[in-house]
Amino acid sequence: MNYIEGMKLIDILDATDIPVAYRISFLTNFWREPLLRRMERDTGLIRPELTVLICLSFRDNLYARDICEITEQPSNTVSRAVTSLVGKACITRTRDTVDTRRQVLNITEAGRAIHDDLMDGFSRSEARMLQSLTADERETLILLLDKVARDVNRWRGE
Amino acid sequence: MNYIEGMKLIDILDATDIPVAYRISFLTNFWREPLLRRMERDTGLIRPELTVLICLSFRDNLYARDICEITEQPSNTVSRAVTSLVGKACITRTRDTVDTRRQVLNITEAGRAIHDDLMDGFSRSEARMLQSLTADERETLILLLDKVARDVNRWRGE
DNA sequence: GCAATATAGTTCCATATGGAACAATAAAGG
DNA sequence: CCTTTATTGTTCCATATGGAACTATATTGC
Repeated sequence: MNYIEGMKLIDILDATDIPVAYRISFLTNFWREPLLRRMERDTGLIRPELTVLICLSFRDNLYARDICEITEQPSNTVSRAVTSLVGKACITRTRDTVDTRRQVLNITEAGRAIHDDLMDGFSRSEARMLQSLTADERETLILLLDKVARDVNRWRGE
Repeated sequence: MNYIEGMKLIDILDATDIPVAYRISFLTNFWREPLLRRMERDTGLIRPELTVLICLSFRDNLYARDICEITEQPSNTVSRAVTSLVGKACITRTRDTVDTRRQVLNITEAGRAIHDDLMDGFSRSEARMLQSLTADERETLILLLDKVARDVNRWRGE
């Protein structure tokens, strides 16, 4: 019907001047975004809430400020997520006795269950996405991405 | 000062169950997002507008509907971007004579200049990000990401 | 100890963006 | 033809999210 029927974003992959960035953006747009949208729809959790859950699943007794620094998210975003997660009984928030500005955050059992469930789904989804790679290729991909990611302090910010 | 001072999102890289997705998200959050935010600040262009510009830099005479299909963005988002870009004289929009519902879109010289400029900046930024990889490693990374991206129709949607 | 400064967290506001309903037009079916 | 259905693009609305101002508390310098 349409004379450009064949064209897809895929076709730009070959021609772009930013091959890596374009592919990463592609996977973000077509894989991560739909997955997160489904999470939002199914669980009512939004992205910053997931971020906070992930941080607290790795570390106990964090302050909101810590999470801001770890994730480099603005403090209002983290604040909102924390308040919402407390309301959902996914985390606890208790005022610090020594510095009463601060509030100690911890994940609850319910919160961890939700977190683990989500991660499980993501993990299966990732496995599905990577099915066309061999185990070696997957390992190489992770290694290369790792190299770039760990170099963040050199390339970040200007 | 803070007893978790060392912890960063980086530390989760080792432990996560979704190693590829996590690294891709990491690069998206720490590289693409700041870059796009700077673009928004510097040029006044927003993301869907960039998307439309990219499509029209690759193909002439597209309809908004085509761009929706190519990018899988909702029609209202594309519609807004198109209207805005027309206002900025970056693209032209002329009603199709045979189907008056449709409007033929084309990039202008000014639009192409802006597009090329942006891509140039992105390209230099990507080069900087990938500096720690050898040429071979870069090639491998692109190849592997490509393999996954081109497999989109298998893993997409559930 | 007190004033000046820094920090934690919140609230206010502006905006980007997706979903759904809608208007205008075209295509299909009898 | 005329009705029914499909399609294009827009508008309306709800919400996610970042920037900046603000409050409360703590720290620093004198």
